[in-house]
Amino acid sequence: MELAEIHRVSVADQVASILRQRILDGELIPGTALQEVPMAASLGVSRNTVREATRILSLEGLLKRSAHRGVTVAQLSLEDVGEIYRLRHLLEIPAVRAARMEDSDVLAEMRNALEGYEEAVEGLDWVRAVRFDLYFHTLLIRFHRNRRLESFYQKLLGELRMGMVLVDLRHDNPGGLVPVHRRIFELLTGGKTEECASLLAQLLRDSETRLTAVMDQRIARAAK
Amino acid sequence: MELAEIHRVSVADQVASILRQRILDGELIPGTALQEVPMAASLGVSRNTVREATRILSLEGLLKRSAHRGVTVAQLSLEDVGEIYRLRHLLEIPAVRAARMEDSDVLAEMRNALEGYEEAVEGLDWVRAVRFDLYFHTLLIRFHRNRRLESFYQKLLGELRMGMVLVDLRHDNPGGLVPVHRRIFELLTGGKTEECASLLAQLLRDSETRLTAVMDQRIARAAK
DNA sequence: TCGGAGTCAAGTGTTCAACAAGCCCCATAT
DNA sequence: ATATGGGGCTTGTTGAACACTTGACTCCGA
Repeated sequence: MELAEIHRVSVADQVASILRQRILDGELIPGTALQEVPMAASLGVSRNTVREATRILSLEGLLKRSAHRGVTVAQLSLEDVGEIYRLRHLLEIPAVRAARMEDSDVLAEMRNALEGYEEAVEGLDWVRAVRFDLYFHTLLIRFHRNRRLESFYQKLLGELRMGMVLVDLRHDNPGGLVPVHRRIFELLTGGKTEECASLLAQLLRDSETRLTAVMDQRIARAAK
Repeated sequence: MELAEIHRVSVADQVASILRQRILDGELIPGTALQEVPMAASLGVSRNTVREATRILSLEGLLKRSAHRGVTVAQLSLEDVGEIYRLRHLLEIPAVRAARMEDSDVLAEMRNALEGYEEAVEGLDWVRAVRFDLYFHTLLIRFHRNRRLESFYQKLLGELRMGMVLVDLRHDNPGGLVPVHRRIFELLTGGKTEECASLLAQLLRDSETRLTAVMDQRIARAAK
């Protein structure tokens, strides 16, 4: 028997992962200020290590650093959301067009994502649902077979997910999107790429509209 | 009189910039090992600061870190080059299609880049020529009006530029590409976007072929 | 001669403590 | 109420120390 894995990940990377997860799961709300000393103490690592971790996350766009003012959890503006959605169109639509028969591995993974999505929605686990939703889209990008693009895309969806945790999911839940995703998956396996592309485009438009509306509302409430 | 600028840039960022420039200008060739202590000493900063800088550059893809083995200047493989060129197609072609009349600011900047390119070629300053060449393409991306995309693209071209410094520019100089770039610019200002797109596609194909050939040759020579 | 085990120096990973520098808040004066 | 000027708190950076890996080197036996 062999050791499961060698934990050769640096502490700084581990700290970054922990913070990343807390941010993406909505545990740390955008705008929250993070102080180095308390964090280092609570995580049991040194200040320097925390600094390295925040450096990583700020380059990923999840944290925002201002000199001598500390780091805060990044906050998406409406412009940011628009920018990200334009990129999603630019990248996802050509992705489904690039889908081929040889991509059965990706399709299999998509089926898993879809099932996880459905289960999460049934279990009312919205955080998990969002995660599977976005994972599904990451898999679309995989049709490009391009690691750089995929990691860029994950960064984008990470930023977006951070914005989505603001949505009050009890009233505006994402469960309604399950059938659309299933349909997209079916069109993809059926080779109907054009039809799939247009359905996907519509999904993206709707999704942007919905998120923008929520954010608008929240901004208005905050300005009150 | 006012102070030129407020140096509100952290030391780590400055170190990162210095290293970035050295790498992109070919001063540090791919594969070179960088040791923390000597670097810190020669730059007059602490080891921690150097570490932050290398962390930044490794996230940009310019340096490669392996645990306990130090950092080296990243080396592009043929797969990497192929990956990057597929992204260039994916992003640059839609960019010229997205070009509008309102983008006169970008066009003006492109004219500057073109002139800088021509001057550099005339002056036989190949490093500068490559820089202006790639800057021209960055400006194409600007038609998307998307900051995230632009910074991603600059990262990509940075990696590519690192591969291009290997090319022996005395025998395989990029001066021949000036007319093509000029033509692309003219087609763009003339609003002939489709013609421009196909010319650009061809430029990208040729450019990839050329770089791949040089790298192949170099790999073969290294294996000898 | 070859190969493997043990040894060791060099370099990275991480921590800790200290100080410098900038920002924010608040008390004070006009 | 608006400036002004501390003063405390937090970040930025340094330097030194120690733990842990790695890779090379040596030594020994087959």
